[in-house]
Amino acid sequence: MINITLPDNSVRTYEAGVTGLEIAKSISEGLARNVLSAKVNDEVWDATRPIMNDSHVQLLTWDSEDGKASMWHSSAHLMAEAVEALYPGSKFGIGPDIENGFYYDIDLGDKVITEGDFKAIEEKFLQFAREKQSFIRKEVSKAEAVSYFTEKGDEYKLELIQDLQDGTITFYESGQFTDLCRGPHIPDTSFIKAFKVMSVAGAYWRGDEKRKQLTRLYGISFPKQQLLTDYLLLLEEAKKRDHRKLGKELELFTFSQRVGQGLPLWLPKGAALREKLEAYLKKVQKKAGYVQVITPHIGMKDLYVTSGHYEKYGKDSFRPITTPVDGEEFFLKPMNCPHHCEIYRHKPHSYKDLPIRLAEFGTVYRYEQSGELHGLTRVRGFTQDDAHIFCRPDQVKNEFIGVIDIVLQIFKALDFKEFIAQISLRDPENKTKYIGTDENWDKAEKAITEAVAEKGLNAVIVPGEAAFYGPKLDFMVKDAIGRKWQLGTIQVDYNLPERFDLEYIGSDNDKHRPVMIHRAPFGSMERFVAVLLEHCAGKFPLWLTPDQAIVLPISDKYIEYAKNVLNLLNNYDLRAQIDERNEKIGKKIRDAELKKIPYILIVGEKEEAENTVSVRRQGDGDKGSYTVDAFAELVNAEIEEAMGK
RNA sequence: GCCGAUGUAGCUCAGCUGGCCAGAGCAGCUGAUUUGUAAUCAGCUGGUCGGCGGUUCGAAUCCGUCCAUCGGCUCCA
Repeated sequence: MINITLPDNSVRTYEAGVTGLEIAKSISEGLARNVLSAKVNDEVWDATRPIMNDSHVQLLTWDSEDGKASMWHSSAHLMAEAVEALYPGSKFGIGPDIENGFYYDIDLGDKVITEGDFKAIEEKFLQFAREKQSFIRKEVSKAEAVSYFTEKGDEYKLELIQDLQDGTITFYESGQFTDLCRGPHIPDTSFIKAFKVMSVAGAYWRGDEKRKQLTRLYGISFPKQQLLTDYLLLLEEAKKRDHRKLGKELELFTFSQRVGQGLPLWLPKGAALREKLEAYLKKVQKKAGYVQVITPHIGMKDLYVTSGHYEKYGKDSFRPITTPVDGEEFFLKPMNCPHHCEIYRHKPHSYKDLPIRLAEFGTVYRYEQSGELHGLTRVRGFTQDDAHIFCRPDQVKNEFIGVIDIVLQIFKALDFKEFIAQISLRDPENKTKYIGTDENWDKAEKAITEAVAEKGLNAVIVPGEAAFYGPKLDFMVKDAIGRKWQLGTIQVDYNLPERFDLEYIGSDNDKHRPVMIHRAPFGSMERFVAVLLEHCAGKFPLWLTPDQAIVLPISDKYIEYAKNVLNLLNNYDLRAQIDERNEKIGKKIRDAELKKIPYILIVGEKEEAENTVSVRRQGDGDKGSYTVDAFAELVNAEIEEAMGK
C-alpha cells in the first residue's frame, strides 16, 4: 500500500500501481470524467500511469494550465493522426502545446495545405476523437526508436532521437498513430469535444532558416463545444481592438505605398496624441535631471565603424547615401547612441558632472525584412524616446533604479497593469556573439539584477537574449491578440564608451571610463501608441486623447452659442471641436460616440438661456447640465485622479 | 527573406463556374428640413476592379510576374 497526499494535505491509502484516474474515481465519478492528467510529485503524468510509491498527487482538469496543456498536446497527436490518414507519407517534426492551443510541423511532400483543407482535417480529427482512442505509453530503447522511424522513413523524428539518451525514450500510441513523445497525455481522445484548425504557416525545421520549411498547422481544442464558440467570439472581439483597424477608424495614422512600406504617416489626430505623450515624458524626464539634445538623421559610415554597428548590421541596413563629388558614405541613423557619444565627447568632463543624461526623441531607420513589418509595432522608420546616461561605475545601479521608476510611473499613468519585466543576459554557451570583456559583462549583469531586486520587480531572466553590447531589462506588453511586444528597455553598455574612448577626470585627477545606459521607457512612439491603442480599445485617457470634447448644437440657430462655449473651453486649455453639420442631434451624438470622443456637449435653446452645456459621457449617457466652468473642473478632476496626483 | 492567403470607390463589402455602360451601404457634395440625447429625406459626384504582361472574339473573373496587405517562420542595434 502507498500513501497519496492530495493538495488539501489529506492522505489516502491505495495499492501500489494506482493511477490518477483511479484516485479520481475513488473521490467522485464527476471528477473522474474531467481528469486530464495528474501532477505526481511536481511532474505531470498521464492519469493512467501507475504510481508505485508514496506521492503528492494533484489531479489536473481543464481548469488548470497543466491540464489544458495535456489536452492540447494530445490534440496535436490526434491532428497528426488525421493528417497522416488524409495525406499518407507525411513526415512529422514537432507538435507541442502552446499558449492557445497547439501546432504540428509536418513535411507533406508536394501537398500544399490551404484553408480549404481544414474542414476535412477537422472532420477526421473529430471522427478519431469519438473513437475514444487511448494514449498508450511505451518505454523503448534508442535502438528500437531508431528502427521504428527508419522504417517509417521519418528523418525528422530520427534527428530528434539522436539528441536523446537511451533509457529515457518513450513512445505514445493512439489509434493508428505512434509518436516519439515525452508525454503526458489525456486518458483517451473522447475528452476532446471540439477542435478547429486555426491557421497554416511555413516554419523552418528547428527554427533554422537554412533548413527545410515544414508546414505548421495551428489548432485548438476544447472539452466542450461551447468553449470553442466562446473562444472564437473572444478572438472576434480582440480583432476589433487591433490598432491597425482603430488607427484607420480614428484617423490616427496611415501608410502609403508611394512613401514606402513600414514608413508610417501620422495624421493630425495621431500627431496630437503623440505630441501629448512626448510632452508628458519630457516633463517627467526634466524632473529626473535629463537634458534634451537634437542630432541629425544621418551619420558618416565611420561613426558606425567606430561604434561596431557597421560590422554587426551594416549588411542588413539601408544602403548608404553618398555625397556627389567625393563619394563619402553616410548612413540613415539606425540608433541615436553614436551621435550622443559624440555629444559627450565635445568637451572634457569632470566626475562632478556625472551623471549626464542626454535625451532625444530620435527618429531612426532600420531595414526590417518585408515579412516582419506589422502595423505600427514593427516599422522601418520610428522615433525612440531615447536617452543615454553617462555615469560613473558607482552610479550605475542608482541610475538604473531611476529609469525603472520612470517606466513604472508611465505605466501607471497609462494604466498598463499587465506587463512582463524581462532581464536579458548573455548566452553562456556562445560568448563570441557579444562584444566587450567578460569582466564588464559580469559587472553589468550584476548591476541589473540588483537594481531589479531592489525595486521588488518580478522579472523573468532569459539567458541569450541580451543585445550584442550588453545585458538589458525590457518591459513587454501583450497586444490585442496576445502577441508580446517589447516596449520600454534599459540597457547597460560598457562597450560604446570604450569604442568612443569616452572619459572623465576623477577626483584622483586621472582619466576614467564612464558607463553608458541606453534607455527608452516607451521604446518607440510608434509601437507604444499601437499597444496603448489596443489596450484602451481607442478610448484614450482623457489627458491624452486628441479631442476631449465635441460641442453639438441642436440646430444651426445655436452655432454662435456653441462657438462661445468652444472659446471658453479653449481658455481652459481643453481640446474640443464643434459639429456644425446640418444633422439631427441623434445623428451627431451617434457619430461622436463612434469617434470615441470622451465628452459630448449638447447646446440648444435651454442651454443658451441658462448659459450651460448638457454633458454626455462617451459610452455612459446623459450627465446633466453644467456651466462651462463646472465642466472644466469635472474634466480636470478626472485627469488628476487618473494621473494619480 | 521564406511558406500560405488576400487585394473591387475615402471606409465596409457584393459581383457564382469569363459576356448588357462594375454594384450597395456609409463618408463627401447639392437641396429640402431647423431638429433635444446612438442613423431625416431626395438628388449627385466618385472606381485604368493593386501594377505590368499573357490567354481569349471578349478578363474584375483564367495564367504569369511584380508590388502591397494579412497569418506564421526567421530576424529585431
